[in-house]
Amino acid sequence: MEQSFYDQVFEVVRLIPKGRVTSYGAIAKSLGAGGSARMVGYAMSNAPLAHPPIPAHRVVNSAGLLTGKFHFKTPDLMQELLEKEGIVVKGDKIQNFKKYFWDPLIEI
DNA sequence: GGATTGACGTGTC
DNA sequence: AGACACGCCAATC
Repeated sequence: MEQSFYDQVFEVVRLIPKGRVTSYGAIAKSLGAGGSARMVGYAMSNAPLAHPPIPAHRVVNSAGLLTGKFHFKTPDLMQELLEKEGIVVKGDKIQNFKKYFWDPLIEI
């Protein structure tokens, strides 16, 4: 089976603890992809196609902005899920992003 | 197999 | 502070 970056990305995203978030770049780095942060986001396009559900709402860009919220079923869903996990989101942006940040490089 | 595409990142104007 | 530009790199057309 060709485990493309997509599968690797999915795997990492699924490892994100509840109430935590991470950035595309961090995931890419943990995969050894380095600057291919775009690939991570690109992979997430296939997230809804993945068999196990992927908590894509826990993945945001380096600024803590919910850039991919429009790719969800509904744009508000992402923020709702995050707030439900205790994360404060204001203006499509995560507050105390640094505090909620989960680094796969460290945790894995 | 070249061109296009992206849920990004960092830097510059 | 906000807008714009370029770079990265793999998958898809």
